Amino acid sequence: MQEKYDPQEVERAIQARWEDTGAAHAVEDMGKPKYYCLSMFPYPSGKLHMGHVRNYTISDVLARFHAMRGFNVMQPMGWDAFGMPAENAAIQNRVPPAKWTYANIETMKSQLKRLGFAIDWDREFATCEPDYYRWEQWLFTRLFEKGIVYKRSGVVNWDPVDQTVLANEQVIDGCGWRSGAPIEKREIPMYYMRITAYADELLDGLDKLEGWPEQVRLMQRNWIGKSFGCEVAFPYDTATVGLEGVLKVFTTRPDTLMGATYVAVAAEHPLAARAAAVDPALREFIGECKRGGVAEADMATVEKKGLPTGFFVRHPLNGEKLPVWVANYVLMAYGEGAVMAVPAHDERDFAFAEKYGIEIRTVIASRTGVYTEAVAPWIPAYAEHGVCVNSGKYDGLGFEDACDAIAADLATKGLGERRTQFRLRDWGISRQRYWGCPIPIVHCETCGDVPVPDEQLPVVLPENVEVTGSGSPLARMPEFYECACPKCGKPARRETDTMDTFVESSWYFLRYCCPDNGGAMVDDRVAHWCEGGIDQYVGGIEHAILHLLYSRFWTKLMRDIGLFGDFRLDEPFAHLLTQGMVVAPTFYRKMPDGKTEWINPSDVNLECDARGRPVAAKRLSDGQPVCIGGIEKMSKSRNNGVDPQTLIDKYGADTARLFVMFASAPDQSLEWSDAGVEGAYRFLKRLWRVVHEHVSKGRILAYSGGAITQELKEFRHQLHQTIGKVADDYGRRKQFNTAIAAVMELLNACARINDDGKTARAVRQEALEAAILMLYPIVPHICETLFIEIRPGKTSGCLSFPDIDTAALARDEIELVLQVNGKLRGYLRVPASADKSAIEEAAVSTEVAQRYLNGKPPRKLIVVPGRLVNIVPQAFST
RNA sequence: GCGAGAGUGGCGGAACUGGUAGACGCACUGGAUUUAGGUUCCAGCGCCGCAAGGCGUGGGGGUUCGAGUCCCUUCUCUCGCACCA
Repeated sequence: MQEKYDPQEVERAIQARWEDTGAAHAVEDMGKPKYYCLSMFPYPSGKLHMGHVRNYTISDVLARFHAMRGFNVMQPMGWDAFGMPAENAAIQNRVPPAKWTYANIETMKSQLKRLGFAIDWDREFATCEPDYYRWEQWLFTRLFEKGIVYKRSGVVNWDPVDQTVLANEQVIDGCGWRSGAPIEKREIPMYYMRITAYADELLDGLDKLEGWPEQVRLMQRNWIGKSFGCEVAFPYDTATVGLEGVLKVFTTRPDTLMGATYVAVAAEHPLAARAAAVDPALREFIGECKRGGVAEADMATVEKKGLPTGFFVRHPLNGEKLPVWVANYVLMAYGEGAVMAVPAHDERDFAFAEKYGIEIRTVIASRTGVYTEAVAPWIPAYAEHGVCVNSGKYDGLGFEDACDAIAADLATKGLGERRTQFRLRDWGISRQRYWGCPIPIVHCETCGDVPVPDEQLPVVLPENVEVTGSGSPLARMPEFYECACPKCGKPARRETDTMDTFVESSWYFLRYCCPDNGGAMVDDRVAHWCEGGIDQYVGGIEHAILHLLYSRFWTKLMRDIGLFGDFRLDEPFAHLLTQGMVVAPTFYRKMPDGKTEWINPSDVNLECDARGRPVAAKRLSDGQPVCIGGIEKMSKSRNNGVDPQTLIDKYGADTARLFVMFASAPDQSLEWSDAGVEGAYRFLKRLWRVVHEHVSKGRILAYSGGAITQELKEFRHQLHQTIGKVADDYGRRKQFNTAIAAVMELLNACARINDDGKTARAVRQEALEAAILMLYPIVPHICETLFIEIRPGKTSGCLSFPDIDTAALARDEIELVLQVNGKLRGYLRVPASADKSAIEEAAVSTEVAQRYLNGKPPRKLIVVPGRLVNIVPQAFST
C-alpha cells in the first residue's frame, strides 16, 4: 500500500476499473428492487459550475448508497440542450448554436466523468437531437387533435427597434437589453396547452406526494390557486355605455358585494378600449399601461393608477350606478380582466379609493365589535371574515351564510352564480426563437392549421443558420417554411415558432428508460423503472413550481394518450430533494468612473485579527486592498464563481465531493470556503494515513466476538450506533453533513484507543472497514481503494453497507440529565432497566436535588425515559 | 406587490418528536515534533466573571416544569412570479 495519498492516481485507477467493469451500467433486473435516481439535467452552458457539482454529488451519494443496500440502481444523464444562451453565443461569437452546444456537452461530460459519478452513459441524449424531439412533435400533433393544444393570442414583450420578441430576462428596466429601446406589450397568435383542464388533478395529486418537501407542495398549491367564490355580472345599457351587456367579475368575497363602490377593468379590457375611442386622456393612459414588459413582478410593484371611463354599470342587487375605472393593477390574464372594488374590505381597493376620492362603504364588522354608523368606517379595509352590516337584508349574516344568500339572489336574477376560479393559466408554448423544437404545424389557406403527419416527422431544425438577434431566423428561411399542405397539397407555410424549452424537460426522465427506441416515444421499460414513481429526483429549488408542475402535467397527458399501456403513472416523481444554492463571498473595488470592479475570491487573501475575525482583504495579483462585500449566490455578475475544475486539479474529485457534502445540508445554501476545502482534503489524508498505519502492522480479521475490555466495548457501542445513524442519514433524512460528522467522531474515538493487542486490532479492523464503507457513497475513489487494501480478498464489484451488531448496542447503565426547573444541574447514572419510580427516587436522593429541595418533597417531577429528570421544587412558582 | 423559505460562537454548521444549545469542521491561541517553512500530534476555544454564578439561538411579547424548536408580532436576507434554465 502507498504510504502517501495521491488523489489523482487513486482516482485515475479506480475510474478505469469502473469503466472496465461497466459498474454504472443499468439493466432491468427483476431479481432486485429498482432504484431510479434522477438529477435535473444540465443546460450545456460551457463548463460545470459548483451548483452542478453539488446536484450530481447528492444524486450520486443516494445512488451509491442504494446500490450498497442491494437496489438495482439506474442513474442516467442527458442535456437540456435547447435554449437562449446558445443563440446569444451565436450572436456574440458567430458560431452556430448547434456547434456551440455540442462542444459544451463534450467539455461538461468529461468533467462529470472526472468527478466519478456512477452514471449510465449509455442512456445519454441531448434534447436538440431530432431522435428526441420528434416524439415531442408527435405528441404535440396528438394533443392538437384532442384540443389540448389550441391557438389564441397572447401578450409578449416587443422590442420595436430590433423588431423581435424578448424574454422577460432580456427586458431590463423596461428596455430591450441590446437595443435599449422601451419595450411594448404586443399581442401575437400563440399555441397554448390546456393545463387548466388538469388543474384539479394537479392540485389533488399534491396531497399524495408525501416524498416531496411540504414547502414545494405548498408553493404549487398556491400557484394553482383554487379559490371559491362567485361570478357577478354588473349590467349596463345604452344610456350608460352605449350598448347593452354585462360586465362580469369574479370575487372570493360575495359577502362584501353591498360594499362595492366601483368596478375596475384591465387596460386591455374591451370596455376600456371602447371608452378610449372617444377619450384621448384614457387613450394616453392605456398606452402607458402597454409600455414596459409583461413580467408580473414588475406589474405588481408599479404605482396603482387609474382613470374613470365615464361608463357606469348597475349594482346587480340594488341597482345603484357604479363607475367603471381602468386600473393598472387589474390583470387581463386572471379571471375576467375586471374586478368589483370594495374599498372598505380590500387593501388595494382601499388605497385606490383613497387616492381618487371614491366612496368607502363599510359592510363587514368584526364579530366582537359593536357596529354603529357613528363609528364607521371603524376598521378601514378590514379584510377578515366577519358579519354583514349596512347590507340591508343580509345584515347579521356570517361569511358562509352571506355568500349563500347573495349567490342565491344573484342566481335568481341571472346575474351570477357560485363557481371556483384558478390562478393557474394555460401554458403558452410558442417561442419566436430559432434554437428550439419546431412546432409541427403547417398553415394552409384552405385547410387552416394542419398538424404535420407522422410520416413527415420529425420537422428537423436546420442547423446552418444565421442568428442576428433581430426577428426570427426561421421566418427568414424559405427553404424551411415553404412546404405543401399535408391535406390538400397546395403550397402552404410551415410554422416558424419553436416550443418553450420547458417542453423538452417535461418528459426527458421517461425517455431515459428507453432512449434507444426508434419506433415509439416510450415503451414498457417505463413501467419497470417508473413503478411507484421515480424513486428520487434531485435538483434546484428554483424549479419548485414551473418545471415540476409542467412535468407532472406532461406525465398525465402521456398517460391519457395511452402511452403507458396498462401501467398507471399519475405522478412522475415519488421523492423530491430540492438543493439549496451555492454562495460565495464577494470582493470589489470602486473604480474612478464610479463603476464597481468585482474581484474573484480566488484572487483575494483575507487577513484576520488574533481572534480570527476578518479585518482586511488584499488582491493577490497586485497586493492592493479590496473591499469585502456580502455573501451572494455564485454568479458572473459578481465574479464570485469558483471553477470546480481548479478544485479537482488541485485536490481531486473526492475532496470536491466531500467538501460540498460536508459544508451544509443539501436543502440549505452552501457557502464556498477555501479553508473548508483544505479541511476536507486533510480529513482524507488522515483517513489514508490511519488505514496505512493499521495495514502496515499486518493483516487481521475484523472482530466477531469474544472477551473484550470495557473501553473496546464502549467503542464498539459507538461504532454500531454510528452505522445506524449514518444509514438513517443517507436513507431517510438525506442529510449527509451529519453522516460525515458521525464518521469523523468515530475515527477520532478510534484514534484515542492506545491498545495494539490482538482484540483491539480486530476491533480497529472492524471499525475501519465500517468507516470506509460508510464514507464510500460520498468519496468512492479513496474508499474503494482503501477497502481493497484493508480487506484484499473482497474485490467483487459492489460493496455492501455495514450491518449493525445489535448485541453491541445493549447497555447495562445509562446516563440521564438531571434538571432543576428545566436547568441542567447534573447527571444521573441509573441501570438501563430502571423504571420510573426508581429513577424518581434516585433523582430526589442526589446531592444536587437535596440542595434545591431544602428537605421538602418536590412540587413536580418529570421523567423523560432515557433522557432526563426535571425536578420542580416547592419554592418555585410561575 | 404576491407566494415560499432562512436567521444559532470569529466562520460553515449540529441539536431529527418541546427535553444537556454549540456535535463535526474551519479559523484562532498555547505546547510538542522539525534546521526552517510546511506537515503531523496534544491541549484550549459562546459571552461576562477571579470564582460561585449569570447571560445567550435576528428584535419584542406569549404558552410550558422545560422553547433554537410551538403561538403572536416585527426586522433582515434568499428563492419563485408564467419567455432564464
